[in-house]
Amino acid sequence: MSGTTFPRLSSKILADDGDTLRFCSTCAFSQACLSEGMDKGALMDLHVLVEHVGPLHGGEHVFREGDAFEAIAAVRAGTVKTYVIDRDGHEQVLGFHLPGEVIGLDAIDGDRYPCNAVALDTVMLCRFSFPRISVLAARLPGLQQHLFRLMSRDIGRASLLAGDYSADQRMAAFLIGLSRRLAARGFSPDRFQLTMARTDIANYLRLAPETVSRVLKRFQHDGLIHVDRRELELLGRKRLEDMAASMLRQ
Amino acid sequence: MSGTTFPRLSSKILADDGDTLRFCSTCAFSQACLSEGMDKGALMDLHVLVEHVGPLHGGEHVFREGDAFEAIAAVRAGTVKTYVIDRDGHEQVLGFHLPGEVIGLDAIDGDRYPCNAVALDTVMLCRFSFPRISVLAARLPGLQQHLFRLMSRDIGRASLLAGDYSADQRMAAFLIGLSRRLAARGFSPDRFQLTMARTDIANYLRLAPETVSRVLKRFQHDGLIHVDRRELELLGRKRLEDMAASMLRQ
DNA sequence: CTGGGCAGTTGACGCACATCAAGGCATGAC
DNA sequence: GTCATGCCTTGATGTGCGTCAACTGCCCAG
Repeated sequence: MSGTTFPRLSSKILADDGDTLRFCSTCAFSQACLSEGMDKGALMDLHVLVEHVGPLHGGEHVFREGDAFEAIAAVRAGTVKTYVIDRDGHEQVLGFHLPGEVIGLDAIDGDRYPCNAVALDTVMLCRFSFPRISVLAARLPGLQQHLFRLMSRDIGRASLLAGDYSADQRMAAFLIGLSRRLAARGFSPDRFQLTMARTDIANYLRLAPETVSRVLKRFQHDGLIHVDRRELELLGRKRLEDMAASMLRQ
Repeated sequence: MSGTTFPRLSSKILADDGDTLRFCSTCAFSQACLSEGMDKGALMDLHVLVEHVGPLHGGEHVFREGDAFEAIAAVRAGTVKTYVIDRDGHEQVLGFHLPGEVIGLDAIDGDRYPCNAVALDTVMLCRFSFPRISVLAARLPGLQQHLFRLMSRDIGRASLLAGDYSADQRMAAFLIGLSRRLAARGFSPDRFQLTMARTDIANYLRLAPETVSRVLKRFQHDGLIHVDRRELELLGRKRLEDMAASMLRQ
């Protein structure tokens, strides 16, 4: 998955191929716009406000906490990690963002980014000026609705991690969640790379790195997965899903 | 605080008092609209789509998980608890919503409410048809922006609870958080009622009820608070804020 | 090849908090 | 009043996972 681009969709920029217009088809936004039957004028507007960024290499920041907020961004390729540093200097990982997912939505309230975003591998982005996309959203009901839905989804997602779940449940939910998100974007659901370090996973799941290590080892021993370094294969999807069920809600 | 209404603002419905129009002034929306210099026509539109609900009494539900989503709601008086029941039958409290706060934003993505909302005491609400408020938001940039901000804020808030904090930090953050939110709405920041049961607090903070009891007792012993039944007084705000600092971020 | 450095692993140990069990004290029915 | 009920508190005990410390193995420089 490292640095690969979106597998199923082409990524022409504002190309007219007969009946339908395509616009940066790897971005989540474009899909909403297309389904809305956007006219050429509107597409030109969207073209003006988008900015393709990258490639960013592992360790490079997309934005940092405190930076002035003026754009949200859709990940086109690679993985972006968002995190904060608390006043004791401890890092807290907020999330991992895969191709097709949007970062920066938590910055709209307040004029600065509330967290850091860093590339874990080679990352490509689409940046959308937020003031401009707001104006456009007022003209395009489908786009407005899409933005509302994106944000609504993130509200729910954040609560999931907050529950008091066991280390096993957390790890299972993490793996199944990754798998589903990758599958939704055309990657293999059963074999994928962990683009993040063990410490990042641990930090995200609020576990110690040692615990992550031990749980993965036990999962492998029980035939649920096969791990080698950062290569991961899901062998017992059903059992993992059962374990994760109460955390993933449904 | 039980069942009391918003203290500082009147709650006239669409009354013209000279220069400025008032519309359901206890709702968060109206404040955005007023500051936007909304014209009378727009106010009439907003009037049409709002519905005043209540009083609901403690234990009555505003909505239940799985109900068809068609409206968000602003709390006007009382406290609303949102929660889910996981597949093991365990309740998980997602939040407590005070006057001026909006519930239902997590339901926009998907056409059903993803959680339950129940009144903890006597509750008054303003319901806003979401399809209609979306249409209106397209005409009123200030309203659209306000909705974006409300949702953005909730995204950030949910991540706070997810950190791995001690029972003391959690409790301190809970008390300081409550105090600030009440203060922002004109209630006393140093003396207020805990409208929720200990088990609800425990559940929200992912602690056992016994732990909540013990922490509160110790806080009282250390002169940080005074608790009697559900009456609470903050005595050592500074020290509590220090304790909560890394959790409240800033 | 050799060595340094970092990510990951493994084991021994301790602690913060959950769990279990019992008891206190309001409130409301009658 | 008496009793029941639900909420809360208190104490005794257990345990999941964090912490500490040491080790392993991969990777890259030279």
